Amino acid sequence: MLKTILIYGITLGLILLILNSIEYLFWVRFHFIEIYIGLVAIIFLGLGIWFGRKKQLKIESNNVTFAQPNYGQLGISKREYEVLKLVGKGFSNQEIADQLFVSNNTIKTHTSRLFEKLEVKNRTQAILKAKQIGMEIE
Amino acid sequence: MLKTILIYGITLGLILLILNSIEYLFWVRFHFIEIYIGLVAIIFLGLGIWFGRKKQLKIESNNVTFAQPNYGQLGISKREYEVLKLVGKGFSNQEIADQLFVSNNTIKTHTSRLFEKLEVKNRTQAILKAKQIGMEIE
DNA sequence: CCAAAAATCACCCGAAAGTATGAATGAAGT
DNA sequence: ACTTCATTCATACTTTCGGGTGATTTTTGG
Repeated sequence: MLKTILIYGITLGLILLILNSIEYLFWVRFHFIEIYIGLVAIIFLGLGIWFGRKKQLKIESNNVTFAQPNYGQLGISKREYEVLKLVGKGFSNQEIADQLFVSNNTIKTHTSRLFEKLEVKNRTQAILKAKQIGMEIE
Repeated sequence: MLKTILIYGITLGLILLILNSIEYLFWVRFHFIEIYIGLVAIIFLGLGIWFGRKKQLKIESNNVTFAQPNYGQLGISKREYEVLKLVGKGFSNQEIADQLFVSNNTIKTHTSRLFEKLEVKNRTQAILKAKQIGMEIE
């Protein structure tokens, strides 16, 4: 980390050095301008790091919080509930299909409807949501 | 680190390019310093945000002491444990990659190693196994 | 400093998951 | 009889997941 900061500082110095030598600032008479620009760069760099970290923390603390719907009003059928319990045990769609003696496509239909009713996007979220709202899936 | 320096170099080139292209606008000469400082500020602010967010988790994970009982015995690293916790929250690989500021492929590598060490086949089983052995993944 | 471990990323490939749409069947209820 | 709904299945399609391999970079520990 220290090495990274050093490289950062060296890079900053190189920028000023190159700018100076290439004479993009040839008409700048006063030397304090460069120092001023360097300070601006450092300050905004620090601001960026601070801002980036703060934003990162927001993302981290943004846990998956589902709304609290009524378990009975979700309209999950018996068959869908069976499938959900097997999904919650870590079985694949094909394994569930074999256990329930139906086709793979049927299980996919059930899981799709489950995801709709549970308002989730995939099976892992479905498990979490089901447990969260108090369903006994295992 | 080499890539970081390269990015700095590219950024520097872009600065010069932009400055060069706008220098021929005569009106710029009167406010050149202000614009130049503004560009430096914006670019370094962006660099800081990018840098801060990328290094955020590394810094934290170096200071955090993990007290979980079973995760060390299985040879699960800190980063893998981080990924596991996010997997346990139902995030997809891409979502995890975005939050940890790494690529999708990196997350896939982590999850693959996790599945090996947990002796499971997929992410759903990984969550169940992790909870079963007493890991605090959420 | 050097070796080992950890972390990162890429590419390919096949399997699995998920979406969208449509449809046939049968049970249940009014 | 008619409607509704659950269950079943299909086809086609896109996305995601996971395995395998190899590589570089970074960190860590002696």
